[in-house]
Amino acid sequence: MSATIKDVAELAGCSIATVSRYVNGTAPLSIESRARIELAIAQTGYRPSEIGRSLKRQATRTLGMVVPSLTNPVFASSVSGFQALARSRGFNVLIATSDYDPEIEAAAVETFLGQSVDGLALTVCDALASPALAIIDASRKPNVLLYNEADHAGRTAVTVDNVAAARAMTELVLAQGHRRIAFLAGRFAASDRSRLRYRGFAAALAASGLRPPAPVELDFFDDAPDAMLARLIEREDRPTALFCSNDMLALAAIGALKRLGARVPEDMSVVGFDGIALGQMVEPTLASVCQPAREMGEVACTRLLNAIAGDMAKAVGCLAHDIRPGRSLGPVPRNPLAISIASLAFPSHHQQETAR
Amino acid sequence: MSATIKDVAELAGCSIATVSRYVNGTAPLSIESRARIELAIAQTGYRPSEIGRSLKRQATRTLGMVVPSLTNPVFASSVSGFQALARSRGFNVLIATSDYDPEIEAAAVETFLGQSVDGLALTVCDALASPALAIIDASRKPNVLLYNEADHAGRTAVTVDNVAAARAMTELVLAQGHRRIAFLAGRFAASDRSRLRYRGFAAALAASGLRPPAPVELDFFDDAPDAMLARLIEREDRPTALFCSNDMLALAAIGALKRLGARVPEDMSVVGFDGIALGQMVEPTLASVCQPAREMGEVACTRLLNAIAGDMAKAVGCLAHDIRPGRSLGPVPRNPLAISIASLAFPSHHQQETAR
DNA sequence: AATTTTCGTGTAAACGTTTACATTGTCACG
DNA sequence: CGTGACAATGTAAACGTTTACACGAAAATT
Repeated sequence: MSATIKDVAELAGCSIATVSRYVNGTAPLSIESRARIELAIAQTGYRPSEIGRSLKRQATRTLGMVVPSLTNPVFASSVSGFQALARSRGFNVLIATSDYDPEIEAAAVETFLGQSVDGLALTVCDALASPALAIIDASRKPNVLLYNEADHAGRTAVTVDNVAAARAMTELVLAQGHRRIAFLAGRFAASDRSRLRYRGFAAALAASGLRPPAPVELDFFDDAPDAMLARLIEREDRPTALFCSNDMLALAAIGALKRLGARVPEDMSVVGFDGIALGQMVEPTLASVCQPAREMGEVACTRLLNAIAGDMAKAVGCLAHDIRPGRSLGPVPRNPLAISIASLAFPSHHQQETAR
Repeated sequence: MSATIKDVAELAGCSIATVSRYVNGTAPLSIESRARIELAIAQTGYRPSEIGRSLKRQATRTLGMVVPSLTNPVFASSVSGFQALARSRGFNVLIATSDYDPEIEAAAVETFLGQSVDGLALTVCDALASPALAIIDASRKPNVLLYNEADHAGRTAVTVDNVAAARAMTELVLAQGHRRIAFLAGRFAASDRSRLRYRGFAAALAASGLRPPAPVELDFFDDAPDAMLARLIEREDRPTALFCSNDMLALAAIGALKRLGARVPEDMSVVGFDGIALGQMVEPTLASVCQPAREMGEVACTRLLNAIAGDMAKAVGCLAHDIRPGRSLGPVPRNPLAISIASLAFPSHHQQETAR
């Protein structure tokens, strides 16, 4: 179909070795050869086949990346950063989304290994029990974890200290006088980050002499949040603040609360984790633990490329997070929240009157 | 490094052809051979090299995708849909982001062609003047446009009718009594979608006997929106509604307006385009033209795979859009907007008192 | 019993590169 | 003028597959 090096050589009247040398600049060529080859390439529209090269070189200059989802900006940003850096170093990136399913993670890794990627970056559900990681380890491919914390020394990971960050954020909430704080998790079972953050949350509460409540699992993107939050706030001992294990969840929660007639932060404070850009655009602005998502992707890529280059120095240590204040976190309300009961009986997607 | 078919054949005591036949199930094998090969594969951890296969088959089962950015959910969603469908059909996806730069688009296409992708899906800046498309056309690779409208028959494109959709949305704004409506574009020069939407916008205004104002270009994600919007609303003949050429821009605009002390929609209505999920989570909910982003990615993938399979039927026609009402669009305000001048002099990221 | 079919397997050629090695010629140096 | 160095190029062997062709043996058909 497309022209090969052989076609070019034939047209230029030389051997394919000469063409190869021209293309790669690996040997001096005579002026005439050079000119004839240039012409032949132009005429044929020849483009070297990376697959032929890969076969010969035993390296593809391609990296694989597995993330839970692309629609969560925190992952999209890191992919974007990873990708940009890889490209600047001449590497391509294959991307797979796992939808928080360890089986799909493993399948994606299998595929990538079949594609002979030179290295892999992954955000897995659970770094402590991951079939995907087992496969990678068996294959000895260079790899780096992103957002997950390393399960053992010797594994490279790029992440913030989830426990410490969640603890610090929780302390900020406590400092506002809140004593009943709920922990909302997207898919607690399917995310070790959620669990680590819960640990930090629980530690902060315990340090203040409070008994940490069990995490509330909440699948967003269906209308479950409304029903779930309704149940949460109709109780007499309702929380006055919500710690959401990520920002998307926090935004969904805020939306649901508003539909239920609760004001944020006057009736209920909400904080998140991730620090996605949209958190700063909405009103109230979202208090959150900011992770440098794009930079994390870049760092992951850098470390992966180092590992591929044979640099055995496993860079270790967490990246710095940043507690970002926002209007969604306010002081604990003095008066009990009066809920618009109608909205609980008939959850609606339209805005309710604000409770007074 | 990793085991090859030759290693397996040696260990199993047969020829590589037999192993290949076992792996692909392309011929009946004796029980004994089968058993010995299975064992050998298990022992070596053999995994067929897709690159060897690709070379032989002259097909990679890999698709390339070029999008402006991954951090805009509308693209992330379509990539996600595209990707999922591709995977279900046994295809991998290489992704490149162009950051709205036609040169990068072209470079990405070059790279993908070098990688021998079987087909390409692209969202380009300007389908009417795209070096990337020129390269693809010269290469005769199957391809499909996503979000761009086709520049000529014979090119496959998956998009909504931007002009009609923008016009319908504008009519909705007009129906609320607005007469001074500004058109905000992200990077007008770098997006043919913006320009098409502007045409629809202008057509609706003209049909109502109004002279459409020139589009206002606005680079979001720096603090320019505040300054720009400040200039826009401090004028005596300030608009009462903003038509934003996409939702991210609309959200940024709403955030800026709030910081400037203007209420949405009481003082200023804002509508967007894309229908990203976040628009429904924020308060006020964002009125927008909803494009089925994920589905569009899936459709693009389907059509691309059809084209690769040699199905010449160029599916034609736009996908249906959906005008989604939202609280951000309200009736035209009766009273002139009183702006908090302090906020104009010292743009701040903190919430201002709401103007009365 | 002779012929044909089917089964199971091997041989070797391709696919598009890179590169070690070989070959030729030219030039410089002694 | 012989010797070596170097420049420019060609030859051919890999890299890991798939697959057309070939072949012997066994089974099925005449």
